[in-house]
Amino acid sequence: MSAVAAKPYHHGDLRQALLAAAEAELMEKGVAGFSLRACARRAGVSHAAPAHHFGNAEGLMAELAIDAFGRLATAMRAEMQLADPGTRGHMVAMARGYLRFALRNTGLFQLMFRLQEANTTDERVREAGQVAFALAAEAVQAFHGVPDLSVDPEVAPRVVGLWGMAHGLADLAIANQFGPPDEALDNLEAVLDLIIGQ
Amino acid sequence: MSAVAAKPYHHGDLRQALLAAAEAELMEKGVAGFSLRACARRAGVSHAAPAHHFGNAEGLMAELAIDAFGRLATAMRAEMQLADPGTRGHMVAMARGYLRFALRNTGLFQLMFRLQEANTTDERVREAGQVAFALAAEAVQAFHGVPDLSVDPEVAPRVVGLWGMAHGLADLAIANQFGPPDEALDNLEAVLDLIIGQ
DNA sequence: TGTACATCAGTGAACGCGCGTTCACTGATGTAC
DNA sequence: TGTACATCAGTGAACGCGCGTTCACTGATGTAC
Repeated sequence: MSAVAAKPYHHGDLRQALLAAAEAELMEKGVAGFSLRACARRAGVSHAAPAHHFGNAEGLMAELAIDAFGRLATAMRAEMQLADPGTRGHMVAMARGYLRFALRNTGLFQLMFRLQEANTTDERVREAGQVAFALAAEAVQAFHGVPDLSVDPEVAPRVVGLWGMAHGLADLAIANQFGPPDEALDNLEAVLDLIIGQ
Repeated sequence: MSAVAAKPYHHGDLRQALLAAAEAELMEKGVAGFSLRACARRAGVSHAAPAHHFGNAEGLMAELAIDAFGRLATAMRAEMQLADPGTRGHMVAMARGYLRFALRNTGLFQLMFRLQEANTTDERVREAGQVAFALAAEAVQAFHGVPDLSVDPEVAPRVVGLWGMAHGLADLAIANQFGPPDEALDNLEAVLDLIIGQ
């Protein structure tokens, strides 16, 4: 029994540590440079260890994406609560929350939609991905004073259009189309204000 | 001298053949599965051959992207010429051209913007990437009856917003957010009509 | 409270994969004289 | 028109890389009795 505990054989909460490591990797190296081995390395563990918690690489990415969609929703809600439902400002706030999350978590944001694109077999991932549409729908429905999408056939297209704009601005900013992404945010928020806020 | 010419040692136009092979690879396997060796294989040539024409993998991708941005512009122009400049329909046509190109060339479309994201050192790629903004600006300026972006500070943001929407709808469709991408196109064109066409 | 034992969560070596790039080479082309 | 020679555009072998996954293993934990 040494006075200072040596590095224990068991990690304690490797699952969480791996998710955190994966996110840090995405921040630093982007989604293109993502690898399971690098996540394990960062978490200070052998590269075979993750298999015990996530099965395979896709399993880790799936858990990360599911959690991230939840956090996207939280970020959007936080903005939306600053405005009155039913106003243009409420819709702007929704889009702003989306955009901010995307530009502050670019690697993670890209991972989320690349898993959607890959059409993962994990139904939980697909379900989690619907949250952005749902919140956009909430804001647009409130603005049109309508309880759901079935009342007015023009509402659903407007939800799609609004989501599309927020998403496109995010994706283009990440692709350096508006200057360095971190500097582009202010300008893009002004764009949202002008176009959605009228 | 045989009656039927044997496969010649020199290809004839390997450069073009490799670009075509690369595009076919993108169609079939998507941008994630893209590799220089696969392109050479498809063109029926050793995997070292491309180096003589493009230097390295990035060189091939750059040429492909530059050409593709040109074709995107052509596709957008073709739609725009069906409508009168200065009308909402003209702006809708611009966005429609963008969206169609993206959904009919998904792998290529993704490659184009991933090169922009990677901030390639090839200035020609960056320049080529400005063509979509330029055409969007053309349509929006005409609608506002303004000769350039400097006249009205609200015009540039509207260009950005319009491009963002077209781009976001494309990216989300590719990510399976509106059902199978090839089936989503009709619906998304209706969205453009409703939102931009008023 | 102790002990036996099942289960869990790590290790590290190994496998096979496809990749981009380099290199010495060779076959083909075209140009100077 | 013929010939010498430089240049060009291919080949195929080789290198080294990092990856995901599998496997037998071992250390640690916790539970049944």
